[in-house]
Amino acid sequence: MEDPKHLEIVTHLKDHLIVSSELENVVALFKTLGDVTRVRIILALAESTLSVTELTEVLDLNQSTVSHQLSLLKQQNLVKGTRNGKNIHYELSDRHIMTIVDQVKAHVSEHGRN
Amino acid sequence: MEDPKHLEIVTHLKDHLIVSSELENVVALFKTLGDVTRVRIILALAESTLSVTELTEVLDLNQSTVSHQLSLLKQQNLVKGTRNGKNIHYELSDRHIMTIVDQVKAHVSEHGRN
DNA sequence: AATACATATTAAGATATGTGCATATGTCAA
DNA sequence: TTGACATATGCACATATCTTAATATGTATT
Repeated sequence: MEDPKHLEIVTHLKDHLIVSSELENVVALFKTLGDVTRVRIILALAESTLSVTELTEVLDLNQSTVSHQLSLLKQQNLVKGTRNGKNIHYELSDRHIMTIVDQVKAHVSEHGRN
Repeated sequence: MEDPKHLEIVTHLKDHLIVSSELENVVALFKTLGDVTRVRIILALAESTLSVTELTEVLDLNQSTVSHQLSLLKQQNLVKGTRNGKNIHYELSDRHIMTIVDQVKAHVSEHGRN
């Protein structure tokens, strides 16, 4: 409290930091990206559109696991699938996501944890 | 498989998608940001440097909770604390984080979930 | 040294999450 | 319509995570 402005800032901070629904959405998106399987799926789809079976093979995962995680990724509008006969082609719904991932990559490498 | 290039891409994709330690670090960072309490702490610290007690009051949280989450945030180099007598002043260790948060905010609002 | 205040840590309980099995649903081809 | 393939879903289990209370540690003041 050496800075006289500090107390004032802190006093009013509580009112400004309302728990917005936006906060919930932001956190939900981060949470979705906070899983190795899901990020691997995203990175794979960043390379090429893939069906569930292809994802299963390429990432060496259970089909059920892939479907479950794709479902969560869809809920967050991170991927979208379009049916093509028996298969469903999944792709990133938005290139924006790769920007975010790259941003985080940059942060990680800046701190030399890899 | 209507595209002849597709099979080739998929075939070789498996080799390119190595589970790097970088992936683990990226995911760990996302996971850290995937919690309401931690993001609220980050948003508060984006406004002002704060002690643990101040964070506790401003965010209306248990002191123990704040300490626990600060500990996780420190592990990810998201915040740093410097002791000042009895208090420890916490601040964002890197403005970069706000860029990431803002980026995700943008993505979220683009998809009209708030 | 004793006390008070600030922060960290340990342990425990409640809840959430990821995975895989089994099965259901959807789609095409014969 | 039956069979084969592709994807989704319900369930159960194992594990991880978040929070809290209790306590320990660190720091300043007297």
